[in-house]
Amino acid sequence: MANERITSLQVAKGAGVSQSAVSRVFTPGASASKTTREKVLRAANELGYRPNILARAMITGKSRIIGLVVAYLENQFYPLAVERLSVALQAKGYHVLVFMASQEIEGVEDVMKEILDYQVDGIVLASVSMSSDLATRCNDHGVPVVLFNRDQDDEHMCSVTTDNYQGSREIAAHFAQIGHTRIGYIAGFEGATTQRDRELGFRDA
DNA sequence: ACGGGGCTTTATATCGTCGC
DNA sequence: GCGACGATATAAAGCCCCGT
Repeated sequence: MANERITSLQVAKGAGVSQSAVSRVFTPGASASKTTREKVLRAANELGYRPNILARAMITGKSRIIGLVVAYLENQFYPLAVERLSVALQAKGYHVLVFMASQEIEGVEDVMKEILDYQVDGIVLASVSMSSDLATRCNDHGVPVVLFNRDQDDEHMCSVTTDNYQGSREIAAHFAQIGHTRIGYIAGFEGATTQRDRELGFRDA
């Protein structure tokens, strides 16, 4: 069969060692002699074997996957932010799985339930909100949630956002203070509360 | 049709054994 | 004593089989 999956057991048979020896060779820091290591790597290479991440996650309880939830990608800074996030996480052995969600809370709830099914190790929410009930559930599952470009007061969350209203208010106030009278404001997605807060802060100032 | 028990998948953790 | 190794238990969830 062309698409037959190669398992550690087949590699073990090919290398003439036990299946646990194969596991040790692919586990950094585990004990395996030079000759065993060479035999296993040769057999693995010939058979085209790679360790099954999903099976590993089943045992360790760690998927090494971070779920990234975004509502839109029109924001010109997002591609860069996603790239930086992915590179930084990959350097630590994690990978990013992107989920699209609508701006509505219900849409986010559905996506979040799907994400938890994937046994992710953490969740990053970009420009979307979640209910405190769902935040509590994530917390109970031991899944940390980071909010990006979003305000949230919930005690279970770790937020890296700034106050949209106050931030835009300070910028507008600064322009006014230095003598500008015709100030342009480039708005984001109209339905987003982030956008509403920013515009309100700008107009108030 | 339905429920329950057992099997299957696959990599890893743990423990016991062996040889130097 | 210690490194290297093998055997076994384990995890979640779908599937199959059997009995009711």
